[in-house]
Amino acid sequence: MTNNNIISFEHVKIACKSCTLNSLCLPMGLDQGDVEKLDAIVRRGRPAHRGDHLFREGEGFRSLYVVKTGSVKTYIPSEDGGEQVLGFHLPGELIGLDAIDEERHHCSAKVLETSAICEVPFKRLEELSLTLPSLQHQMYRLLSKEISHETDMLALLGSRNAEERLASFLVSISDRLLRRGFSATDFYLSMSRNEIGSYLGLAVETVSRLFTRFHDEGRLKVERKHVELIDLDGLRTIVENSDHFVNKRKRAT
Amino acid sequence: MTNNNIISFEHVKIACKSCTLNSLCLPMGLDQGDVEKLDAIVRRGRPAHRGDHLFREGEGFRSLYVVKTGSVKTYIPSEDGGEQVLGFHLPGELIGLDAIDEERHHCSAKVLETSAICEVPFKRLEELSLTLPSLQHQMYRLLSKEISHETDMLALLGSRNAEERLASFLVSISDRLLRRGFSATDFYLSMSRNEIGSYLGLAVETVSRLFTRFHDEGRLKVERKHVELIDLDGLRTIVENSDHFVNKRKRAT
DNA sequence: CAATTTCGTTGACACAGATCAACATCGCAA
DNA sequence: TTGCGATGTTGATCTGTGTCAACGAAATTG
Repeated sequence: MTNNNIISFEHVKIACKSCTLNSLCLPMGLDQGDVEKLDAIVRRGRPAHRGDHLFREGEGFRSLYVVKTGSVKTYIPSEDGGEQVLGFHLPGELIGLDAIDEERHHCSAKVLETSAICEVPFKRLEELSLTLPSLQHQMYRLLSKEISHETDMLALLGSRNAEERLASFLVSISDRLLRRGFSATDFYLSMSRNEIGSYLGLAVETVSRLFTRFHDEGRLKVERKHVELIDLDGLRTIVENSDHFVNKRKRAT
Repeated sequence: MTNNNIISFEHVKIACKSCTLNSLCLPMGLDQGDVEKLDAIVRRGRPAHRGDHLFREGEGFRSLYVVKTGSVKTYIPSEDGGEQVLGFHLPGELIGLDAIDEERHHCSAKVLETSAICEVPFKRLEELSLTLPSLQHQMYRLLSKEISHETDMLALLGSRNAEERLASFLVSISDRLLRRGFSATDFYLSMSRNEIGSYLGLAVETVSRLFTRFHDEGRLKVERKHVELIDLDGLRTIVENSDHFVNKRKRAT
């Protein structure tokens, strides 16, 4: 307890076993002793800052990363500086799973705000998961969950209009923040309108107009990054009632 | 060798170790003895027919499925008979990976043409993968590959126009058929225009018009399900040269 | 085999959302 | 403090693709 910086820095380096995220993250389902074995291979670095990269497209794959605090985006850059945003990652979420197959990163990961990140060397995680059945199981679950989540996004991009996309985005952020112990209705978005638009397959202007529309309809209050959801149920209704998939049939086949 | 039906039926029941797909499928990287252990848990059923379901949305998860011959689509049904197609699955591809996490299927899987399907009970596969490091590794790789593939689809749906989407679809089918030893330029599509449209986030009419346009431009010959790619390189160019991601920046940040 | 349904194609038209443009505001640097 | 690029908002306009409609051909049914 020499000074505040050191105290807060130590706080960031908290071990898995006392991390509040351990029910969302890799340690889920592991008993005390096993968590310690996992702890032994996890690297906890200095806080990362806005704009830092965890990895870039094309780099060799060595580690998975877990957001402990803050947020990260993954995206595919194009030569001319454009980019396609693939996802936003909140505390407890694993990043880099798509690189296991070819041992090469297919996208870049950039920190959106000051964040604490855990690095998990994959080779060692893989070895450990051979000896810890519940860790292997959790790995399968986390990989599967990622597939599920992307599947949901495919359905979103394949068959929903702009309003439904933004509503779905807000509800998703809200749900994920709530699970992590934050407010479900009052939060700061760490990503720009541009990034939201890219993620949702919409132009920036459309995103901006929709925020304004939702505001005018009394569904939320928004002032730049700060969002306060007033009618979360209404937003959920927009998401759920949108059953107008493109290809309807007279009868099920 | 009593009659032809029995011969061909036995042919379908070929073991993993002599299956031509084993370099794409679960056995990849396993040595002879390990493949036999895997063989012991794989179930090979009667041929499945067009319209058969491997599983339906909401059902409990027990097994993964692998296409041995033929093709399968996965999709999310909606009450009114509409559907969002999530993917088309060719020989060697695993189906059902999204269900591991919650032990429940989030989508339905329907056979598109007479197909041979291997069923792999997941519990037993998981147990086996604890004792066979290369099988565990292959599982991680296959799950990761699925994530990569869906990531590519997200980028496609998020930032490409109709022409690029159909070109990308045709190139993808072509590549995958080639890897499996089929012609890369001459094939039958087992899915309808409707299903292609749903998969690509386009209306049926748009898909139809694009086939006609590609035909008129001399890129391919098409007659209903039968497609002959004449200018595969041209189609690849359409896919690769489309760097007009929605959100461009003056400089990278 | 005719009857019926499904599927694919084509044309006319409409509209959601992209694009272009102008401007306000923010945040950072000097 | 001023300047300036990045970001966000709003309005006007354009356009790619969806929607609606009609029709022929193929597949399915009885």
